[in-house]
Formats: sequence, structure tokens, C-alpha cells
Amino acid sequence: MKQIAAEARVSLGTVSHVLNRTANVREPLRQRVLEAVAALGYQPSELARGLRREKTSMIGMVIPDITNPFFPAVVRGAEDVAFANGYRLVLCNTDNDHSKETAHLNALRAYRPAGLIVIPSNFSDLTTQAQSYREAGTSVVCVDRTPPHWNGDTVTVANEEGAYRATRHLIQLGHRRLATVVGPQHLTNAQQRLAGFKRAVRQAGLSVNPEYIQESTFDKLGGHAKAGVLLRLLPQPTAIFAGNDLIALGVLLALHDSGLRCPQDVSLIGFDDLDFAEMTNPQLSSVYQPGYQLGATAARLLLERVAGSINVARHLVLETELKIRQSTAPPPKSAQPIAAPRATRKRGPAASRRVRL
Amino acid sequence: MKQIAAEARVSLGTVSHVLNRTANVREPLRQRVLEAVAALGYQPSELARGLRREKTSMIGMVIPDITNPFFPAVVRGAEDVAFANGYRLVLCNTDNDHSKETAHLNALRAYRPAGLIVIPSNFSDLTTQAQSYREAGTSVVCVDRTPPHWNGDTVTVANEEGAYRATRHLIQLGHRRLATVVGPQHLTNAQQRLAGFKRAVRQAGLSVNPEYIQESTFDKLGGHAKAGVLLRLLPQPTAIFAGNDLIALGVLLALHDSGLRCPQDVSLIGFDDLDFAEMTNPQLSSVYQPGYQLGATAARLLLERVAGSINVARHLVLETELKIRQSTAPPPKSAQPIAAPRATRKRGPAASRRVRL
DNA sequence: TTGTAGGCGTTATCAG
DNA sequence: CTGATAACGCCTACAA
Repeated sequence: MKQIAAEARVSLGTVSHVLNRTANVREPLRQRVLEAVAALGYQPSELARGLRREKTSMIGMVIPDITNPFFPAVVRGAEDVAFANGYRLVLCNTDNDHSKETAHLNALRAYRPAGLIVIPSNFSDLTTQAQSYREAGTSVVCVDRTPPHWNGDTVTVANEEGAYRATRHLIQLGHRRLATVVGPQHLTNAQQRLAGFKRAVRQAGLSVNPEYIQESTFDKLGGHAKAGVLLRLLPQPTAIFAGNDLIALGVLLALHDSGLRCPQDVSLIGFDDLDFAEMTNPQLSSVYQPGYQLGATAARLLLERVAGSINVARHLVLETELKIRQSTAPPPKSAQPIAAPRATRKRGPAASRRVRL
Repeated sequence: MKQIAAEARVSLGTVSHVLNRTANVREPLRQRVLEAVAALGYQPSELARGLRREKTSMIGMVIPDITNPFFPAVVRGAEDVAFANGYRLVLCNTDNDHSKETAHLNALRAYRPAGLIVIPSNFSDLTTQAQSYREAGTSVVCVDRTPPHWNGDTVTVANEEGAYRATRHLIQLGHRRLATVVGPQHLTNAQQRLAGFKRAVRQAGLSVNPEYIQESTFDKLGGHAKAGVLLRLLPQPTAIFAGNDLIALGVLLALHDSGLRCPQDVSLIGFDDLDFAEMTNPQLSSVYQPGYQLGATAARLLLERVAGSINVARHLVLETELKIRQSTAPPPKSAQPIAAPRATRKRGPAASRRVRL
């Protein structure tokens, strides 16, 4: 800047003023400065600027794991609106480990980020952390899940409603023995999805069999294991709602393992609608979650707050969309009478059905 | 720091010394400082530190698109080793657009990053950019692809060899009419894969039919379109090597469109071995690329260079691994006799050999 | 409208 | 081994 000032024969302050539009500099001077800037290829130092202003234009983005196929879209959404507004994203993976999350959150502090977008880890301590961040003037918005006692901005999807619709879809197809492999119940989104499932089941006048509700981690392995449990139950469920697509994938595997066909023997619906939902065999019905919008909206919210206009906490809820593909169909004929007799009981519907083949 | 100095009754300089181990401070003083640090919950400002040192501990990570399923693993690998060494990753998506890449590269300069890890965009101007970065003391390592005239550090995979193995696998299955949908030939990795394909074909004594080589973008749509072209050719190829898994997915779709079965009618093999390769129907054979290692290695290289020990440019090449699944099988019987009748000569050695099978 | 000067939190140099 | 002190590059009262 000193060089520019010299080159343009003005003072340091004037250079700063034209650069930040912080004062009306007379046109000729302004031009000289701008020319000098161009000539010298000047790049303002965000470090010095941040030091002075006690705030940078970086946004900390703290997520469980970029390798989990749901998150890239969220990150991309956030990065796009951040970049468009002159902000940069610092990416941190927590692996859902709250101590790692805390470590990242602490380390980020050293950079005085303008804000934080975080998808809380399991047992996240975010509420406390965010408090201290806010005192330092950096806002935090929470995405996808909400940690305990959270009182700040929030962007989530309509988990309950999405799960409700998915389950209702199964019911409308004629299913009566509905099971679910839900995500970890300490996560708000997993809780909400279970709630939606239950609401649909109850509303159909069916009872919720606790054995038909299995809790799993949000991954393929968990889905596979818990589906195994479900499929050993008698009577066997004819439809399964999976807490997310990764779980659904595991369920699909378990179905194959058991020699059951999807959707002929058991219907399956997931949540997320990841890209691979169209690639499985059969193609997976799922509840679409607007991942990109989630991230983009979070960034927008954050920037508005950074701008300082908003003060009250806002909770945005984005809509989901039911994607019907091939993994959901009416229950097998044999499953319907089954309720009446009991001889078949022992072998379960799967076994008895196999006879037909 | 001033507070700490006061609290510990030492000077500012001493505080800095104990914090940075930049001088042997006598134990009692050291303790007092450390206590004060803990008591005040002191967090050093990376901004001030960066300002003074003219370098921060941030690493710019510039990639085409985090939403492309190959990149998350790379980013994760880089983030893990960066974080483990006290560095943070600033993520930038270029969408393979060199002007966007340049914009990001310029913007990043303002943060005086310690280094850059970049997967160059199409027509990247990285070589020039990196030069000016190096003059400012920040090193750049290039991952996955190499821009024109690149003379810096590089981490790639053995693309040529991987493609060669994939193609040889097809040949060993008995295929003689081998086609490929390769990636954009201005990208080094796509070039190398085509070279590997050609080498295998030639080595088998087959001729490379230019019509059997289609160039596409690295995505599903391109793969679908170009596969359509290939399948309209006569004689129809019996095996297709796809430049990456996304292309392979498109090819698979085209196969379905044409009522062709994979692998019974046409064999298909991809490159990357993304997660979804196991989910397609049939499961996709592919060449595994160590994405995580790519990123981790790049970060390691970068940090070594930042540490200042290394001066000569290094080019690391990671191995690929052939993953045989269900999309590759011997060619259909009907494809073999076809060669026998009349002028086998014209059709080349490949055709004549078909008789033997 | 323009210029001056102090200070943001660190590190590094140099003198004691 | 420790303590002053001068930058680092920028912003912003405040003065002119």
C-alpha cells in the first residue's frame, strides 16, 4: 500500500479509502490509485486486514466426513455462496467425534473466522463452543442436526414429514408389517425420522411393534446387521423404512443374503436420495434431501448475520421430496392372508413364499 | 500476550520464547508463563503470527468439484495429514474452469497460505500461477493431473499401467473388438489411460480402430452419448474400457438402452473404483485409484517442502489395482465365428485369432 | 476531501 | 537467558 501511495502521489489513508469505499475520494485521485494498484498487481493482505478488524472473511465449515456421500453437496452449496460473497471455506472433518470437533473449533479460533457452519458431531459440545465464539463476534449456524440446548440459527430438512411420507407410501401400497432401521437416536434428524415413521404407522391404525424398530449407525454395515435382526423376526416385516440411504444399502444386502427379493418379498425405502439410489438393483426409492440447498442456505444465513442485520435466531426447514423408484411395491399376496392362519407361523412368510417359486 | 507477560511478570519477548521454544527460558519463568496462558485461556492469533512471518499455516486445496465422487477421498486424505500437522485446509471448487481456478488462486494469495494442493482444471494456467506463488515462498503440489509445462512436485497414479491392465484383462477374457470411451485428451490422466489402452491392444497384436476410440467428458452424460456412437458401429465392439467410472455408468445406461446385456453381450470396465461400482447392476469391474493416498501424499510432500528440506521437484506415482467384478466376461460365442469366413486378412490378426477360441 | 498516526498481536533483532 | 523495540500491512479516528 505504501508503494501505491507513492506511485499515485497520495497518502496511505487515501489508498485505503478508495480500496474500501470508506470515503468519497475525488475522481482524479481515485483513478491514480486504481492505476497504481493495477500496475503493481497489489493484493491486500487478509492477514493485516483481519488483524486490524479482528475478523477475517473465512468461514469454518465443520462436518463429520466429506467422504460420506451426503456431505459434499452441502459443502459445495456453502462454498458457492461463500465464494460469491468474497468468503473462503475452511474445511474440517470431525468423524462424528466430539473431541475432534472441539479440537477443530479451538484451532479455528486462531483465524478469527467471520462465522462457522457446522454439522454437529455425536454428543457435540457445540452449544458451549458457539457461545464463546459469539462473544468473540463470530456467528455460528447449525446444519442438518441440532445439538442439545441449541439456541442459534439452524437449517434442517423436514425429517419428520419426509419419513412420514415415505412410510405412508408403504402403507398405501398395502403394507401392514412395517419395520424401520433408524439412525442413532441421539441425533435429532434420526429422532425426527423415527417420529415420522411412527406417526404414519399410528395414523393407519397399525400398532408400532418395538421389535420392528432397530437403531443403527448411519452406514451400510449397521444397516446390514440390523436388517438381519429384522428379517429373523416372525412375522417378517414386508416393508422397511431405512433411516438413510447408506442404511438402505445395507438392508438391500441383507435382503440378498436372505434370498429375499426386493420389492417382491420386501419393500425398502431410504432417505437422502444419494446419487447411488439410481444405481442399485432394484433402484432405491428414497426421500430426497436438498443437500446443496442446505449448505447454500446455511451460508446465506451466516452472511446475513455477519452483515449484522439479524438478531433473532432463525430456524429454516427445507422440504424433502419422495422419489419412488423400484424398491417399493405392494406386499406379496401370501403376506396378506398370513395374518389369519398360524400354521405357517413357524417358518415365516419368507419360507412359505419360497414354496411358490 | 501482553496480559500474560504482566500476569507472569516477564516481558513480551519471553512469552513468545516459551510459546515457540525459540530460546531456553529458565524453568521457573517458563512455568509462570505456562500457568498464565492456561489461566487466561490464551489463543495465539494466527493472523498476527502470519502477518509477521509472512506465512500462515493454511493450505489452499483447489479441486474441480467436491461433488464429483472421486474427489472427497483426496480432500480427506489431505485434510487428515494437514490437520495432524497443525495446518488447515481452505477448499476451493473450480468446476474445471480455468478462469475460476485463477480467481481462487488469486484470492487465496491474500491469506499467504503455506502451500497449495491443486488438481488442475482444464486448460489450467497453474504453471504461471505457481511460479508467482513460489516467488512469494509458498510451494505448490499438483495432484492427479499435470498442467502444461509443469515443473513442480506432482502426485499421480499409474494411469497408463492401470489402463493397460484393464485392457489386458479384457483381452485375456478373449475379447478382440475392444473399444474405449476416454476422458478429455487435454488432461494428462486421460491421455495416459488411452496410451495404456493402446499399448495393451497393440501388444496383443490387434490393431487400434480409431472409430473405437471415443473421447468424452469425465461424466455420465458423455459416457452415455459416446457409448451410443460405439454401439452403432459395425462390427460392434464386445468390450469397452471406460476412462472413468462415471463414464462407465453412462456406458452401462447406453447398453441397457440398446437392449444389450452386460457382460453377456458387451463387457465393460471402468477406472477409479468409486463406491458405486459395487452397487451397479452388474457390479462394475474397475481400476482402483487410491484417492485418499493421493491427497495424503500430496499434503505430506507439501509439508516437507514447507519445512524447507527438499529442493528438487519430485514426482510420486501411486499404484492402481484391478478390481474384477461382474461387468467383464468372455465375449459372446456369436462374436467369434463371425471372423472365420472369407478374407480374415483384412480384419487383421485379431479376427484370425478368434477362430482358435 | 485528504493526510497523519496509533495500534491490532506476533516475531525477531539486538542489546544488556 | 531476558527484555526492549521495531516492524508486518492495514484500518480508522482525528486533524487539517
